[in-house]
Formats: sequence, structure tokens, C-alpha cells
Amino acid sequence: MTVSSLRSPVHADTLDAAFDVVRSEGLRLSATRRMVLQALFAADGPLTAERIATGLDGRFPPLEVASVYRNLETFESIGLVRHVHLGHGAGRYALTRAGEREYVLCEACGDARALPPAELDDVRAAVRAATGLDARFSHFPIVGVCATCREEGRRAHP
Amino acid sequence: MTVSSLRSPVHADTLDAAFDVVRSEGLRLSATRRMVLQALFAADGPLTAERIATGLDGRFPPLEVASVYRNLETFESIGLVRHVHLGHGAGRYALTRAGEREYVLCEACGDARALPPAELDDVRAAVRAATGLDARFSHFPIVGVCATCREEGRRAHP
DNA sequence: ATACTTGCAAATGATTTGCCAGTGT
DNA sequence: ACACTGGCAAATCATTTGCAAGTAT
Repeated sequence: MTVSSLRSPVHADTLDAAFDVVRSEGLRLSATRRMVLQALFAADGPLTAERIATGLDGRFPPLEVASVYRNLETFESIGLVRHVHLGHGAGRYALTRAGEREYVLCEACGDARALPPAELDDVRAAVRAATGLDARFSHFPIVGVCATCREEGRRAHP
Repeated sequence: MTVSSLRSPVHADTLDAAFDVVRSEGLRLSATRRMVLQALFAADGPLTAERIATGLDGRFPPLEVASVYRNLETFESIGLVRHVHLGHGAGRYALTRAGEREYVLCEACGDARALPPAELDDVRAAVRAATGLDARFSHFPIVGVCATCREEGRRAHP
């Protein structure tokens, strides 16, 4: 796998809907899988496997990281989950629930925003014109310096 | 460090010019450093530290990977070198010699292209309009599907 | 001479894998 | 019942670090 995920996103808007997706793929719905999904639904942004494994810092029972990785990979293969790289360090996983998300990261302040793809359609058109590529910013974010940091002359993260 | 490099690019178009840059920064020009730079100059694209350490598969004497990493980091800190992430796996390092480069990657065939920033100015303008960010595609590439792969219906890398 | 560098080994962080016991269907 | 999963330990990959010995200036 270069970078991309294999299947189109699956829109499971609720925990139960996600459970159904798992079952409908012929996969088993174990306690571990339920917890992973629950953590993903409870999160406000993409999570590292580590953070899921610690049950969002104790909010949920702890899991084996290896199992978390295995399940995230499984979920990714059926389009339920995607992962992004927000800078160096561990990848971050999120549900594709309300459709794909694309990311924008300020390298100066470290702030990351998730956007619905429609907001980047002009960017996509410009990329297409310049390179022929049909671009997607869901695996690697658009990296740059945000307006605020630019004004304050910030260039790199502390 | 989030993602970015610290200093503006240094244009050393020849090996000797690069040596001078190293010296002029008050750094020592060791045999190892000379070899790393030589490998980078001999390369056609960005290299992994591993590949530099093996002397481009035997074309040059082998080096310690740890030293290679240390030197690449040093060179990066003075703007002589930058590294990109082309998909998963090891980062790839290249000279900034002829100015910054930005990257475009097809996630279906794995093909990566390096472009002079000017070719992406329209993209940058679109990103600015959509997000306020001043974007750089030199650390994370623009990822998407190229025209050829799109026509052939390819979606993910073998 | 002396501070900067290297080599080598060991540590770290992220992710994967093997294997056998456990369990969802 | 039986194939799919989980736990746990160990392996792997990319990168970093500690420290004593070597060397550029």
C-alpha cells in the first residue's frame, strides 16, 4: 500500500450503524472491536492507536495496541476508517462516517483542521490543471503557514 | 519540529560549493560528510538515509546509518538539505541546490514528480483562498491519482 | 590542543507478526 | 464446531542517543 485506502468511505453515522457495517462484511463484532469503534465515535478528531488503546486516557477500558492496530487496519480495508499523518509521529485514525475529510496543517503552530472535500474543490481543480492529478488531502495534509502565524512571523513549531 | 525545516534553502550547485557551505557554517568537513554530499549530488531523486549509507548500492564506500542521519539533520538545519515523505516508509533526502522542490505523488502507480514551486503557484493561490494557509508541498507531497491511472481505472498501488 | 565527529551499540517509537488460547456465529 | 480474534511476546523498521575513540581545524 502506497498511501491510499482501498474501498470507498462507508457512512456509519452511529455506533450501531458501524456495528452493522462490521457484521455485514462478514466480520465478527468482538468486544475489542466495539471499544475501538466507541473510542472513534467519542473522539473529536483523529486518534493515534496508542490513545485508543489507553481507552482515551481511561474513559474506556484499555486494549492491546497490537489488536487496536489490527482492527484499525481491518476497518480501513472496508472503508469505515482512514488514517492521516499530521506531521511526524504516529498516524491518526478517524471514522469516515460523514464522508471523507481532508486536512490542513499549520507547520508553525501545529494546528490541524479537517474540512469536507467540497471546500477544497478549487484547490483540486488547480492541482488538476497544474499536474493532471486528481488530488486528495486525506492521507497527507496540506501543510503551510496559517494567516496568524504568518503575521506574527512564526516559521517553525516550538 | 512539526514538519518544516528551519532555514531558507542554500543553493550549492556543485559538490565544492556544498563543501564551502559546510565550512562557512563553521562545521567540519569530514570524510563522511563529503560522502553524504557526494551521494546526494550523484542521485537523481531524493534518497533514504539507508541508501546513502550503502553508498548508493556500492557506488560509494559504505557509511554508518546513524552518522548519515546525524549529518542529514545537520545539513537540513543549515538549509542545504530537505526531506520529503513519499508514502509510508523511510523519509527521503535531497539537496535544496537549485532551490526548493515540491512533490506530486500518484498513489496508484507510486510515481513521484518533483516540481519547481512556480508550477504550483496557482495551487498555492487556491489554497490561500480556501484556507488562508501559505502552502508548501515540499515535506508532504500532493497525493492523488494521475491521468493515466485514472483512465485505466487503477485505484491503489499493487 | 580541543572541540567537533564518528563508529558501534543500545534505546526509542511506531507498527507488525507468530502463535496459541479464547470466542462470536 | 470452527474459523475468526485477542492477548502477549517477540520481531521489524525508521530514527535517535550515549559514549569512548578519532580527527579536522
